[in-house]
Amino acid sequence: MRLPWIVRRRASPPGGLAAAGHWASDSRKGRTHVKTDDIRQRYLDFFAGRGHKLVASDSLVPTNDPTLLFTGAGMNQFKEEFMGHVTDFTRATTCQKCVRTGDIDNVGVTPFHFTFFEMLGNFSFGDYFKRDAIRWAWQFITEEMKFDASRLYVTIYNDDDEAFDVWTKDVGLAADRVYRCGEHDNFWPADAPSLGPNGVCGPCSEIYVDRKPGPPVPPEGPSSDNRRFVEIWNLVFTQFDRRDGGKLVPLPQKNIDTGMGLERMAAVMQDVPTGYDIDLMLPIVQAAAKLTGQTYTVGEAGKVGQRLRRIADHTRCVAMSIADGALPDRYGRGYVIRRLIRRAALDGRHLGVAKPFLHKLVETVVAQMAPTYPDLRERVKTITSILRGEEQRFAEALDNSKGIREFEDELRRAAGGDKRIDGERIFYFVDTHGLPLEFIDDQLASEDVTYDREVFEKAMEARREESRAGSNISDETMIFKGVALTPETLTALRHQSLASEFVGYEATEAEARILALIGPESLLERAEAGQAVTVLLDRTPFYAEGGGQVGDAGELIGAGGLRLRVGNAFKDHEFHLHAAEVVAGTARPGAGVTARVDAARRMDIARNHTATHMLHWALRKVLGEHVHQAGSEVTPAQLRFDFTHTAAMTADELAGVERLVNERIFEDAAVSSQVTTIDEARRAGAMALFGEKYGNEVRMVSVGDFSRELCGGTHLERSSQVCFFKIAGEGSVAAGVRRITALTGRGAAEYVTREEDLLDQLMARLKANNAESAIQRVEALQNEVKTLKQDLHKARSVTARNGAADLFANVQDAGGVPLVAAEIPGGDATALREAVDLGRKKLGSGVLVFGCREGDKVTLVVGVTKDLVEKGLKAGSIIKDLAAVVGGGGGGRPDMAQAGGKLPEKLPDAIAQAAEVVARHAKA
RNA sequence: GGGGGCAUAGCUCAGUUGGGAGAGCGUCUGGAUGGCAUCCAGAAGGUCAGGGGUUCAACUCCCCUUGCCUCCA
Repeated sequence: MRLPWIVRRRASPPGGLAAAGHWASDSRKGRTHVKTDDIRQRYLDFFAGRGHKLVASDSLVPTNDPTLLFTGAGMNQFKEEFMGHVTDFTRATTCQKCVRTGDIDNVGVTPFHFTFFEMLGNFSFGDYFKRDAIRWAWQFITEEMKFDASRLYVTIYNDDDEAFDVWTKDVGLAADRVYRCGEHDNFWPADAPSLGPNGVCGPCSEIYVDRKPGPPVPPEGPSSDNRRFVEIWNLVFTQFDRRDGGKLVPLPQKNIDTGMGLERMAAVMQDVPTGYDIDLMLPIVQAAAKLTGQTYTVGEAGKVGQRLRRIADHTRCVAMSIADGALPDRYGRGYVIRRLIRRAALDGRHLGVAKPFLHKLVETVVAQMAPTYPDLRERVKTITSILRGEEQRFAEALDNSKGIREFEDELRRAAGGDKRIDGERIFYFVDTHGLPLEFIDDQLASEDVTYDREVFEKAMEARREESRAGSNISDETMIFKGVALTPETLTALRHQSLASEFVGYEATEAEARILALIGPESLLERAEAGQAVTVLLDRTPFYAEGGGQVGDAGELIGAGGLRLRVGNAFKDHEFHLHAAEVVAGTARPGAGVTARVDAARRMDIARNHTATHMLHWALRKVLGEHVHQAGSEVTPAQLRFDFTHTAAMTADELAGVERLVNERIFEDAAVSSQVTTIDEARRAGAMALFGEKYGNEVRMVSVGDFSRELCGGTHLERSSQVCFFKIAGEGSVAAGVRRITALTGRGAAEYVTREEDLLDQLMARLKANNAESAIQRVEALQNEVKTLKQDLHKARSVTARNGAADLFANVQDAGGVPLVAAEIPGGDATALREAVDLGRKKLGSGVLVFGCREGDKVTLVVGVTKDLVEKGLKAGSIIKDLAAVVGGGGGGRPDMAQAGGKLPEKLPDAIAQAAEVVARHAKA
């Protein structure tokens, strides 16, 4: 989905900030000192004063939308409202943290590209429309901000006369300041009428600031010169539903979605050349300059300025993202974070800093951002240590990895030769070893070596194509989660304004009524035995999958023998649904049922969930306060807990955690839940998942007086009900994240029994009475095996040498070549080789053929002295013929070959034939 | 989610059409030597990540698992 406030994709001019001269020296006078923080506050106040609900910024990590890597627009958190689902407000205003990496190459180069930025927005869901949206935007800029109206221009969509009228009549803007633009620039999503996609869309109107007033405005309008004009506000009027063929059908509910870029507005208000020179950003850029030994002057146009701005932007983005729970990783959003860190680190290298330094910027970033996002302060340590670790790893990759060594070899080769490296080879370094292309280019340039860029790009594109194709494969495991609601069924359900009440905290059984039966395509009037169906109830004790806890299973029993088996409960949009199968009878909407959760299963889940909270507490106690939850899965069978920690846990730490949890279980602490406000929960010291989005009311689950977490899951009543806690595994899931899997109750008991059984079997085989003596037995056995091996080896060498020594007296003549051929009883491959070595010395010149039997196998070794090898006699050829006799094959080097066979009784024959075979090969 | 790669001595790593498991550093022993990675000689140290397969023979080839690195979506 294209989002509003699309940053223009126009190529930036070389040198980027050509306008810097305007600000560089003289014209700072008349600059208004409005702080960025004030702009933010006054914006929110302005719209709150006009009936907008003030909503906090959503997390950068989208909680409810797995299709999005990061939150990239203020609208994202209002998808439900946007789709027409009624909530308790129809107007909202936010300052949204956003991350966008689509135009990452422009960051630092152009004045206003950021990977992280803040977007101020006001929204209307079926409430006010164009007139108020436009008037308020204008009022805010000209009256609230007191910005010079003569420097403002606006654009509208071609035939949006309604907007034109508002601008000219209501606002009173001169008609020649309103420019009509095409669907590419002034429609959302861009080009939607002609190219699609189908769905909600609408025209938009943008407000531009003329940063260098004077010359006439180009006839195409302000959007044609993005150096002179800055787009500061985009007003999107979603009023159509696009259908096939580009037909635009008016929507019954029209929405307003606006976005004002905070950094842009601040730059305009503070009259500075770039978004990096505003009061909020400049300290970060300057800190970056200081750490890299550079100086930064406002608007700095050169390469150094670009790098410093990029370092500042990327570091800020990374810090904010980590604070919201995204961690550097090899996949998904973690990969985006990693890439940002590496790009910034590379910039640092170019400025002469090879050591990790980005983490030293964190404090400055936090100092700037914490007044608005106070949670940051608690995370400074975590962010710093994660960032430092990641920088460290990158530095190692560039300084001493296998990839870099291979690359340097290749570079040396090319530098001393044809000055070229294969494009595929370059791709290999990037793809497999992660060497940054920019880094490679630099290295090559310094040695004057080139490569075929087209070949490289082709390989890269092919890989991209593969990835895209691979990632769209549908997930079969979704089936049992129930039928996802189609737009049609969703609309139908909403039309009836159906809702269900969750009563599962208090009970596992409830009398309920079937509100709707949902099939794959539409709502159903009935469902027969054997049919899978998704059920909506008016009230339900079934916990819906969420917060890492799996959904409940159970059954629905109705009159007339009606029985449905519920496999899972889940949420889709605002609906609490049950994935079920009719076992007997016929289900119909309106039918009364007894909804019964599988209580034993629910209990197992509760054990694991309560234990998860206790584990979290214990980990922080043992490892430190930097431990934060990074993911969790609670099923009846086990619990899985991911948390931030940089090193593998030691056996002692694991044992300590396990002991702490069990001690609390034995204490029989009370578990309670309490509905409260988020502020009160915080005051009580509750652990909240960072970035998790909560409404005003939150549920706080306490275990004794030690663990408090915001949690919607189902829990035990007393800690002792966990019965027993056992860690079953510890490992890593990503850099800086560890995962513990653990068991409780019967699972833990079964685990221990199983382990004990294994130990018993081990002890039985070792004839040991207890584990300690088993260990001693193993050690003794290992020593014994080692000694025996050595003795055997010695004995065999002696046998071989003695046996062979006798035989060296018996040198045959094989077509003029001296030959010793014999079986060495009790020998093995190593002994035979040693005999060959000995024979070579004794004979000086000749061929040696030795064989031995080991069980039902035969081993043959043939040695040829150097002088005969030079005459063309090959041990490998000789042994092939001999191996055939004993039913095997073999080969080896010209001077030494080895073969095996499966016919021990034929060994004497092979030895007997040796003379003939050698003679034949000697002739040839 | 789709690819590429790595795993060999305590550490860093080599091992090239499948056929004797190696080097440097470290450790230990013996000897020489006083000036800050001293020299010489010798030794110990390995389930070549784990499991399965192909083969007379697998560190080497194939498959699976685990851990780590990496590119892309």
